[in-house]
Amino acid sequence: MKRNSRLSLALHTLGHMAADSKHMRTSADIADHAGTNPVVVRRVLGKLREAGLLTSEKGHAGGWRLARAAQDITLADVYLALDERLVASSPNDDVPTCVVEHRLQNKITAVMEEIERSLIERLSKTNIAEVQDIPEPSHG
Amino acid sequence: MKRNSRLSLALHTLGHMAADSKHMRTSADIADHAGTNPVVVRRVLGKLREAGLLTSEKGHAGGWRLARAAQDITLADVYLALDERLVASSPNDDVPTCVVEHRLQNKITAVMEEIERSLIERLSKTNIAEVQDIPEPSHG
DNA sequence: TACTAATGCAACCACAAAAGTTACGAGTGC
DNA sequence: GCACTCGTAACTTTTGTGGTTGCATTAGTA
Repeated sequence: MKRNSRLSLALHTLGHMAADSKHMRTSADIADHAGTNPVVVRRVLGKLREAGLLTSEKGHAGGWRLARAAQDITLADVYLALDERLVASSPNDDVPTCVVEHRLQNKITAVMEEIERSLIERLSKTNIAEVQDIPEPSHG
Repeated sequence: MKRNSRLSLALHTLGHMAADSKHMRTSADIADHAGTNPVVVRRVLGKLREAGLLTSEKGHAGGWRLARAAQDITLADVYLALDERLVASSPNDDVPTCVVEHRLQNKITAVMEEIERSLIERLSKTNIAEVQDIPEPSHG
């Protein structure tokens, strides 16, 4: 599997849910569709639940559902929910030896944070309903 | 160390070089500054050389130098040189079982590619000279 | 109550990616 | 020839992550 399979799994699941938002899905069903394991699905979807994007219910008729309208869930919400930050600022965590290094590190951190802000801003312009653009309601 | 230590190492090194672009640096010096290993430095900087951002010279007075002006090296150049793609489109490489899945996968791929394009565009707006804004030429 | 089906979670294993390390060949200047 | 540097291959160690198993908990249903 690829590096950001979690993001991919999240988007696929949310895309499916957006297509039929009333339907309650179990982690086993989702795992089947994604070709993975129910526990892995619960791990990833658990993050989305913590972020308020999904709700889950235990018990006999339990499963997963969107916590709000698909139009109100943006890619930025998903990205932040998974808290996989694009930017890791410092190569070594110890304090830099020289002043130049110290200032350079601050500058690089500032620049990368700016980059990440603009990435998030771009992500916030696309929502889950746009990811899913299927006209037919029928599933296969 | 963090996940994207390569990007971080590249930016720190380029930042230093931009501050004093005539100075030839050895991988040992750079490794000392970065708190890592000369071979690791050569690995990462080798990618930047392949992309035409740096030049290296063997032998007694050898080392590394910027291949062109710091103003002409953007963060996009560095990002692309390291070819660590932000986006991995499909969670499983096999063909989707249902039509909905197939269309969803295509859509997600398209959206993520658009996101990456806009990220690269943003990165191309910042160059190495901007990363390094130290007025003093003295080193510590 | 008993049974079944679902999440929640912890503990592990397996695999892959990456850093770190060692070693050596090849070029370059003294 | 010697010292110094990059280039690269091979290996080890570390780390991240998916996968797996097991079990407690919750909820519906007979």
